[in-house]
Amino acid sequence: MTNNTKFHLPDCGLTKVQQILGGKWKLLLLWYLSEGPRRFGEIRRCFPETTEAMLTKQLRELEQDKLIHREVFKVVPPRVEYSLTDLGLKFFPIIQAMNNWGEDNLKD
Amino acid sequence: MTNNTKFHLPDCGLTKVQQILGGKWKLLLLWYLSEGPRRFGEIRRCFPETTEAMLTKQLRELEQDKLIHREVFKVVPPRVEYSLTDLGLKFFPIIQAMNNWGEDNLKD
DNA sequence: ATAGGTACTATGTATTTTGATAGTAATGAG
DNA sequence: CTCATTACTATCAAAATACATAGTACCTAT
Repeated sequence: MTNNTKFHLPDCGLTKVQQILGGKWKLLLLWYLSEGPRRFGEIRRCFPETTEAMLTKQLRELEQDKLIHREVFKVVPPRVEYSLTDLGLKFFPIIQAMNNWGEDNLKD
Repeated sequence: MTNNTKFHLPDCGLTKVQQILGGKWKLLLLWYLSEGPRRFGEIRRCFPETTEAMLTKQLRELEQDKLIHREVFKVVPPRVEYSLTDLGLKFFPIIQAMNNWGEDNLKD
């Protein structure tokens, strides 16, 4: 039997990915932002199924984890833009692959 | 602006993938089973951080979603083997990619 | 007759995650 | 002075998820 302990270790890559991207809206947000920078209001209008509070929370967590960048323009009314970082961009192919797998195989 | 409504649709591939693989142990279980068929007891011993009840639940859900196969041998004491289906195998590269991305980029 | 191994199953509880609702700050327009 | 706009922030309730614990069924070996 091969060494199985490498699986399920609490600090393995897969577990970390789950922790960072586990939120209900995070993959969707990353996917959306892959189209380019977006203002908070645009994001909100694109995700009417959830609340501002939830979006703010998830966006801030993604920012903390360095997957997205948050830029504040000092104007009134305020303007805040979110965009993918290089790290976020690197994850994008995986999101695409997940979506494709889902589209191809979960028709029911 | 491009058409954004394709994102976040409740039946898009990405959302379905999240629903099916969202459980805390599912990705880890799939990854573990990619090494080959495993008996319930082996799985349990490999995941001591959680309970039998939780593992049973997640394995059954994966079975329902056709990602794994459950084979019961009519012997005493009972022997039940779990293994990846073709569909599960097709998802495996994505799991690998996630783990690699995590290992490479989440060193902290 | 009893104990042991394997794979569950049932039930209640705790924890985490998400949602609903209302309120804040800054400033310029009228 | 009041209103509108934008991007939050705070609080509490609801729902989903996970955990702890105990019990079951089956046959076999002693």
